[in-house]
Formats: sequence, C-alpha cells, structure tokens
Amino acid sequence: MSTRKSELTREAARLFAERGYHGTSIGDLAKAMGVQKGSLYAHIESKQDLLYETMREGAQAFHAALDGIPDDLKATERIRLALRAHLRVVAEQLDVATVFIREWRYLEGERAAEFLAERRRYEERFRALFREGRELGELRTDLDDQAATLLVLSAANWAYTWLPPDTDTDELADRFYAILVDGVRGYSTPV
Amino acid sequence: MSTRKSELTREAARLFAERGYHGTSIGDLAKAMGVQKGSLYAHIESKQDLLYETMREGAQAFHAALDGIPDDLKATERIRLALRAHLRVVAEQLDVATVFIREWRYLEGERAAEFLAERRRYEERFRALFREGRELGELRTDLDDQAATLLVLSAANWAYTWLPPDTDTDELADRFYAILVDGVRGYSTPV
DNA sequence: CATCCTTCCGAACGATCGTTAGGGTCTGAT
DNA sequence: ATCAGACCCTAACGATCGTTCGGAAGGATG
Repeated sequence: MSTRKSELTREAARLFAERGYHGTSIGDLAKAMGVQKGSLYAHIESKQDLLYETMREGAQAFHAALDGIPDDLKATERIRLALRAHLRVVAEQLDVATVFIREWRYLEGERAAEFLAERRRYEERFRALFREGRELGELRTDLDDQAATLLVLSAANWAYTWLPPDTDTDELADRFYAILVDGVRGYSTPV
Repeated sequence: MSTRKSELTREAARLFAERGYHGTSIGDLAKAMGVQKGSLYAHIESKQDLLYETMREGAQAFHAALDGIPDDLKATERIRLALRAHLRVVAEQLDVATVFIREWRYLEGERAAEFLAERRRYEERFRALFREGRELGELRTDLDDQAATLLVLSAANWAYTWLPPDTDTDELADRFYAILVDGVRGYSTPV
C-alpha cells in the first residue's frame, strides 16, 4: 500500500473529526496535503471513499480491541477489560474514533447499512458480557442488562468528546468499572 | 413573536438534527417551509442565526429542567430527578437536544465560547450534586465524583442517538439510577 | 534504452452555496 | 382610504463545491 494514500486517509480522519465531513472540502484536504485538489483523485474515487475507509478502520480497531480479551476470564473481569479496550482505542486513535462515532451517518447508500450492522454486532458483544455475568451469578440476578449495557456504551462512546489525548485510559476505565460494579451508595445510607 | 419565525427555527432544528448543520442548505430549509430560499431572509440575518437560536433554546430547556428540582431533597434523590429531567428534555425536544449536543461546534466566533460556558455551568450543577452527596455521607466517602459525573452525563448526553421518541424516560432514568447507586455486582460475588 | 506506475499540475466543468436587492401582495389598524 | 408591517417572489451575485481531463515529471523495472 502506498504511503501517500495512507497519509491522505489519516489527514482526512483528522479534518473530518475537527470540522465534520460536510464542513471539510476537498480543497481543505488538498491544502493539508500540500497539493492541488485535483491531484487527490489519483488516490480516491470520491470524497465518500475517505469517509468509508475511516469508518472501516474504526470498526476494525474496535473489534480487534475486543478480540484481545481472553474468554476464560470471569465475566466481570471481561467487562472491565472491554471498557479498557474501548477507551484505549478512543484515546489512541481519537480522529478515527471520532469519525466512526460521530460522522458515520453521512455514509451514503448501503454503506450506512453496513455501518449499522457493524455497530449492532459490536454492541451485542458488550450485551453478551452482562448477560453471561448475570446468568453465571457474578452479577445481580435482577440486573437490567439492557440498561447496564446502554450505560457502559454511552460512557464509552461519549468519551471522544472530552478525552484528552494523553489520558491514562486504563485507570479511567477502572474508575468507571468500580462505580458500575459497586455503585455510589454510602455504606450508611438509609434505604 | 411571529408564528412563521418560530416555525422556521423548529424546522431548522429538525433538519440540522437529521442532516447536520453543514449538510442542510438554505434551499433545503426553504423547501421545508414551502417557500423560495431568498424569502427566509425576512426572518433571519444568516444561517448561523438559526443554529445559534437552537442552541439557546436547548440551553434554556436543560437548565430549566434542573431548576424544577426542589433543593430540600436528599442529594441522592436530586441526582435521580436530575437524570429524569435531562432525559425528559432529550425525549421531548429531541431535535433541539440533538443540535445542542452534536451541532453546537459549528457555532462561529464568540458564540462557540458562549456555548462552552453554558455547558460547563450545566455540568457543574451535576458535579455539585455528587460532591454534596459524598460530603453529606449519602454517597461513599471514597467516591470519585468526577468519574461519577462523567458517567452519568455521558449516558444522558449519548441518549439522543438511540432514544425512541415515545420512551418513558422517567422509568429509564430510574433504571440508570438504580445501577449507578447500587452497582451491578451479585450478592454472592467473591471479591 | 523503452516502459510502466505513481504522483502531481493547471484548467476547466456544471452545480450548488449563502446572501442581496427590488418589487409585489395581503392583512389589519388607523 | 391610507399606511405599516409581515410575508413572499424572481433574479441575480460571487464564491465555492466535488469532479474530470490531458499532460508531464520522476523513479523503478524490464
């Protein structure tokens, strides 16, 4: 794969994250590459392609992060590692993650459907962790695992809006995990 | 206030939420109003104005929702009601909330700074609830209230992406609250 | 040497963008 | 009957949009 092409997709992710897909023109991209705008079409067929490729890159990164979690661990431990994995991707590939989370809806045609399927599959992997945890007795039997999944994925997905680039995401994930597992209630709080 | 002007801002919020600010043209807005695009300038001075007014509307709605919470309640109860209030605004004014949360960054000049100040003030009101709760002993003394605030506001802010328009948000807020307060851990889970 | 591939230029295309201008129609109050 | 104001039209403006095209420089490969 040519170096120049990957430079372009990286720059595209950066600008799409900063100004939005529709807020970034081919001319902006060309200026960032130090090139005339017509020249970009030696590497791509359309502006949409750049969005699509960034989306693919994001999907690959998030799924790969989950793949790295050993499945012989306790469900609670896998939840903790999944949260770590997600936040690490957001922090280490902030531009790609931002486009993946915020700009995907400007995909056209069946590519939008492809994204939605990808995301649903990703969310399902999280939900499965909570379901298993409940069924195995690690989590409370009356747990609303739908709501728990929503809560965790919300925190994970919203992170791109405020995560400073050099955050220790493992520690942050563990702090979220601690609150999620044991709650915020005081030991002496009357019920 | 003329009816037509408020129709326009409502339609603008709808289209900005659906296609994004840069993805919505003045021509699109005119078509939605059943009018030629030049005619819109009898009501506004620029496209930016529409974004700005939607942002103001959102800020007002979110703050007003928090204002409705009595301050003589326990901190934990106020947290529960704050979560309810936020989700209710998101569900009842989904378009405005979406623009407020997602499209604000296309505000130009000092209007962007104005938004950020508004949002920081809003987040601070949430954080204060957790701080109070901890100091009053309702919440655990070792609580990381920064992380707790982040977790709750993430769930609240991300909701616009998946909330169906006719959800019972009070019940949903209570489910989030239950998880947040008592955690997901099983009663017999080994530490 | 000739050939290919990558990369870029310069110029242009039709379309669409946000905005402006001047004039017109209707309604309701004076 | 007159006037004001709200509302809209048509037409056009300069700018910018994404994309296409023919050509050319440079290096690597045969």
